Amino acid sequence: MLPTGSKSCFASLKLLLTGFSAMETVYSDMDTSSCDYSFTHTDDEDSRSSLHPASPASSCGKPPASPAELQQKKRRRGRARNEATVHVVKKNRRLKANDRERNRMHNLNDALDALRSVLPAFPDDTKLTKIETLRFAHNYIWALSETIRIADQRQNKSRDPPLLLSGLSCMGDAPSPGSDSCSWPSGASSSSSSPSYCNSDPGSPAAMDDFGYLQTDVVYSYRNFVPGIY
DNA sequence: TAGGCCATCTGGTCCT
DNA sequence: AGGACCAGATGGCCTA
Repeated sequence: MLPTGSKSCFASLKLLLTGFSAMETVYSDMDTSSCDYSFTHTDDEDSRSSLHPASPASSCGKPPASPAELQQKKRRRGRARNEATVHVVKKNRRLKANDRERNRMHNLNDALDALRSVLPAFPDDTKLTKIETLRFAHNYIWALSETIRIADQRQNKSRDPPLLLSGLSCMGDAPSPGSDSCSWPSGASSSSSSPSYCNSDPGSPAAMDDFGYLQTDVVYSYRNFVPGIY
């Protein structure tokens, strides 16, 4: 008995986990085609100087420079031009990298939005922050898998025990905002794994008998999957 | 006004 | 060499 949308939730996660590379490829292709690198640097000064060299012969009646001096001046001009070119190339690379980084973060945000869209929406339309979205998704998936596990257990038993969702034990004692760890039942006896972002692994969540949450709570109490909210 | 969240830039590191 | 990824820095915006 899976809440509707779980399929798309998995799909979204798959997108989150695997879709990046494909998307990035597309975006990176777009990058290079849409980038506006407005570098206006030309070697004007250099070319000007080469067009109008301060020819000693034409000025002030100074003695004409020796070939060695001319060679040295030429080398100096070449070095300056080289440094300018290197600077421009570096700046160009940096801007391209910035653009890629921006796109990368946009892709990440798009994926987070996609993830938000398949998570149960909050009645008050509060947009989850990034960290909340990830934690919510993590707990939500974990609770859904618990639901499946419990449903399987239930099928295996001849008698129908009350349908419980042990995973929702996180509901009552959600950590405070900013807390990196979630409170999980200790001394639990089930075999499922807990959300891995929890710093302290709670071991396994409690068996369904230990907690009194109905399975429908998975659907209707989803807000409690977000540690730190409410 | 302080604190949280976010976008962006940036330099470093790793990988292909 | 170039791209992806990452983490730190910075500044803007919003809210209690």
